[in-house]
Amino acid sequence: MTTSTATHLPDLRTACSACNLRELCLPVGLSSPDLERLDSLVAQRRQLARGEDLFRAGDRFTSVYAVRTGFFKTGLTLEDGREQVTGFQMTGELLGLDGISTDAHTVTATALEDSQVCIIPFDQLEELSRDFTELQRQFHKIMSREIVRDHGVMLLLGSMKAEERLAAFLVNLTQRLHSRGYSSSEVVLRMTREEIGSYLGLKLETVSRTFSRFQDEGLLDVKQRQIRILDQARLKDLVGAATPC
Amino acid sequence: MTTSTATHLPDLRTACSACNLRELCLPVGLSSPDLERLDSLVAQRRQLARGEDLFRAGDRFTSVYAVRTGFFKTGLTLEDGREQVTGFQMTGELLGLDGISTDAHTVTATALEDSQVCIIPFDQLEELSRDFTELQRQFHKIMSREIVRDHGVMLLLGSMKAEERLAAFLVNLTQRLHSRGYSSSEVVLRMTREEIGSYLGLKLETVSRTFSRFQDEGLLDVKQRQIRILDQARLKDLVGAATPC
DNA sequence: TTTCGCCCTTGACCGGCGTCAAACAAGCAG
DNA sequence: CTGCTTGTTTGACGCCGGTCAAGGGCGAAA
Repeated sequence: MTTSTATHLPDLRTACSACNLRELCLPVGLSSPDLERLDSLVAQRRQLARGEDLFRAGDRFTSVYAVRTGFFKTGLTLEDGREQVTGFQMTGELLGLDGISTDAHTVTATALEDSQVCIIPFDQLEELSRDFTELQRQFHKIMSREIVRDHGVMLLLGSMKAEERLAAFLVNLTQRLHSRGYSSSEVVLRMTREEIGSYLGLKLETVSRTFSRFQDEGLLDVKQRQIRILDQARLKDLVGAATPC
Repeated sequence: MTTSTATHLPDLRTACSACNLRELCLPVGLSSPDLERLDSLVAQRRQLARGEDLFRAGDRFTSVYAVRTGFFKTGLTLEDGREQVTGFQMTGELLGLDGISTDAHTVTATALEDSQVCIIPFDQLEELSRDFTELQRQFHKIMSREIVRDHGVMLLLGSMKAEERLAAFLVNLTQRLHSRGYSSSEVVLRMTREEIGSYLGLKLETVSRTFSRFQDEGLLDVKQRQIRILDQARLKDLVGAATPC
């Protein structure tokens, strides 16, 4: 969630083998000789300013993207103007997997802060994963993980109520931040109440009210987008009943 | 949606190359020499009685499954007993992709009628797809399609109201049946109102009431699980506004 | 055939969340 | 500093869909 300090030049790149995200990103589990083969794949970066789209629904699909720095949302706009946010992506997470199915992106990916992504040309990824078992396996796991994540969201939208949804959202967010070395009790939200609401199937007023209620109950300290979690245990309890067994 | 008439014996099998589902299933787009290589992969079948589980959440993942005949639901049960249905699968569709990510299934797949599946051992699928570009590409498309489908469900759950959800559900169901050669105006539902509700994020009473309202308005003819669509255009209009643009 | 159990329908009531509206906070341009 | 824009908070009110309850249909089993 830091602001990118990277350059625009594609040749001033850090190789996967030297990237500090390699434990979170596509290279997970690859041994170092293999890692160097990955380096040839990720030959380009792209810098995005806050608010800029990485790709839009309908764009031709050519590459998947790994978030190097920054924060993204994906979502789609309906004919009548409604927006549905399908996910928030942070450092080390992959964007664009939805495009494989029809060679066209089905969602729009927007940077919520100044960000940088690694561009991974998809046919090269497929080629490399053909004679590189570990990479193939890892890529399949990442796609599968996305499917499992989506099921989690379906669960959230289908059978949780407002408080549970927001609690689940916060717990998920802080867990992901924690595994990236950030505090798990302090978050600066990169998205608006409306975007949170769209993701959670709630209106922005409901999100705001629920934040306020959590604050009144001593669960959180909310100052605009500065969230401090005061009672992690009770927050997790709120989600608890809605956990798969 | 026909009842299976197949045998229990695994060696009385139809090869992919001779299967009438090859235009819907994993073999899509494969040329005939390639198709024969697939035959070696799909060496086993499994017959399931109505109500039987193909796999359960927590089971070790070894294979994906192609529905040959019958109809399935996938879903998970929460600690407090609530159930969330994540999808309904029919002929030619793949089951089990969620298991790749952690080598364990995360949902339970249950046959809603007597069914038969082709068992596709996953490491063999990965191996074959390594020196078989078309299969690799096709498999990736199938996984990606599942992600896109899930986004559609998120859209449905996140920003549609009861009538729109049920209409979207019916339109989707009949489209898939139509592409399999069945009537697109006549459906026999294989699932209960409760299962539909769980999938759509509604209570069974709401599903029932909405069916009745559609009937009153002349959209449908509903006799228990026998659904006849009387006004396809108006049904699609109900979903219309909630279509991505 | 009768009975049992499951599923579906329908009604009455109510509560959580959406809607509408107003005021406030924060960031930014001029 | 001033005024604008965008995002957030809070209140009042209403409705959609959840909850509780009763009754009916249909298939399976005896």
